[in-house]
Amino acid sequence: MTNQEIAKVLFEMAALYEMEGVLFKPRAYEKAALGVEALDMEAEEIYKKGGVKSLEEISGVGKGIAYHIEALLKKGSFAEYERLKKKIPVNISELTAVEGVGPKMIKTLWQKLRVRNLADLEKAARVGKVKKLQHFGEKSERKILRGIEFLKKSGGRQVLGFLLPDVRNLEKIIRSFPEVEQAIVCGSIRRRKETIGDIDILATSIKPEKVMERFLGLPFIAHVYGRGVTKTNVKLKNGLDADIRVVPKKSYGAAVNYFTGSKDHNIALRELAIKKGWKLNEYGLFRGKKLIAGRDEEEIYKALGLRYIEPEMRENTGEIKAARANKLPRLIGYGDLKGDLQVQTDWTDGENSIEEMARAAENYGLDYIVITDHTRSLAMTGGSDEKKLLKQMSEIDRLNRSGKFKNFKILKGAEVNIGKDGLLDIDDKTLAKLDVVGAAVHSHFNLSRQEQTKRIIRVMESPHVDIIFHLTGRIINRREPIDVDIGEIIKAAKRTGTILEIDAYPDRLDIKDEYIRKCVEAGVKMSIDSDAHSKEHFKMLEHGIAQARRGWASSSDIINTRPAGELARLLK
DNA sequence: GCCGTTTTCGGCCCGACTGTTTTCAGTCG
Repeated sequence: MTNQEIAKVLFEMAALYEMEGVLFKPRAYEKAALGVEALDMEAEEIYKKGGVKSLEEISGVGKGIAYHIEALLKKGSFAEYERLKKKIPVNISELTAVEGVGPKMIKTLWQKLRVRNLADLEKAARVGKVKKLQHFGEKSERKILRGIEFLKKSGGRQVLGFLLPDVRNLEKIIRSFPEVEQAIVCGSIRRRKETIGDIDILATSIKPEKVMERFLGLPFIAHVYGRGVTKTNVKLKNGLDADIRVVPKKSYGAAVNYFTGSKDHNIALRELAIKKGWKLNEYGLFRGKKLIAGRDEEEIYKALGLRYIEPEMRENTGEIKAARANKLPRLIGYGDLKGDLQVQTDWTDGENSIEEMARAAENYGLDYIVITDHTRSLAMTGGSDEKKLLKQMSEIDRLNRSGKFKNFKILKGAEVNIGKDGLLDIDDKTLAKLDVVGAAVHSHFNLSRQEQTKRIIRVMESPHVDIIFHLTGRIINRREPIDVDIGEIIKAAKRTGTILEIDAYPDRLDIKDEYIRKCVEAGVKMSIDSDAHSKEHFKMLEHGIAQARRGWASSSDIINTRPAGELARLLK
């Protein structure tokens, strides 16, 4: 059982206890689920090495849940889970995915209408059964239908950042097959799209049938759609489809190129080949029957008269023209960040102390972080008021002076909440004392475009606000972005010298690639921040860098590629 | 069910918002 699967059961337990009206356990299970999700290592591995005791080291996991995880690993279930599941046998994760639908609603829907899954819910809402239930009404029913519509639009695609550890593991396993020479995951995963619909795996081997045999023998395959000597198509137990394709070594580059896509990019490349009287397919670039290029991608691009194009840019949105004119940007590299400008701690809704976060960031390879806990109007997080912020500032001073950090600096900041009208909930005098002020929207998501734009521009005009954090507030597959006039926002950012953040958390990735490209063109600077709420989260920065690369950003566009000492010059 | 430089027992963030309600439950963060 993978960490994802364990976390899913624990989340379900939380919901089931919530339905039962049990106090406190729901939070405990949720915390444990988050702890498992954030692990660097598979829980199975931890258990194999150190037994139940070692599972208790996982954040949020104590004796009780450790034993449940053991049972999950050994038998795939545990008694209490079975007992609760029997009472309310519904697809919880599917139903809670609908915005506005929670455990209590699910229970009522099951008891009164026998709703088991999304399809049942949609049917009941469509025929007006939901609005007749007590405590439900016209508006709730419409909201449910809207939520379902939105879910469908996301098309069952899953957030890449959350799946990447599993995908890399699969890639590693295939590389370890003795008959496999090279193996790589291509498709939208290699292009680092926000969400993915399937996994495309490419391998080279002189014994493709042996590779297929081993692949089909893997334990996480749920269903085989079709199998052949060089191509096999399966459904994995995590719900994703996976394709594996085996080609000879001399075609590796061409095949990688073909399977990486995007489709539009490939078509444009093939058209270039045709113009030269050649042919491009997954086996290579051909003049007549003669293979001109194919072993690696670089030689194919070169033969076509192009500079090498990074996978993140292959969407046929101008990259081929730029490659021909030698005008491709030099993209920010995956190791280019020196700092992280949005980090939460246990002063509000983070899991770890300032010192723990700093140490984790240092170990990750950063030179500095900015502590940006929430402010008071986000009461649910225990948001800071002026007094608490001042106290936190002196704690940061103390840590910096303590000698515990040699070449690492902790900076003072806040994630200040933006009110409905664009006012902030911390006074200017206090904001002026912070090194970095970020501001973010956490409420009033449904204002008109005009109101939202005005509200945010007002914030950018503050001489204290350096960065707008996760501008649109969207959560992939769960919440729509707020409606803003991005052109106006970028103009205002340029005029006021405000930084726009690229939030790296996998289901935020906010702002999106399209906006990043507009910022690059307008000369508006950005930052890439983890939005870390635990010391495990700095690794999420990778996803923000991928996002920036898809937006054609260079190191010079991203302020936290600069050392801490230069920040002051780049901020207001 | 977890956790502990205020506790090994007794706490366990809490406010805004929405939609249903005549005073509140559910959801979200």
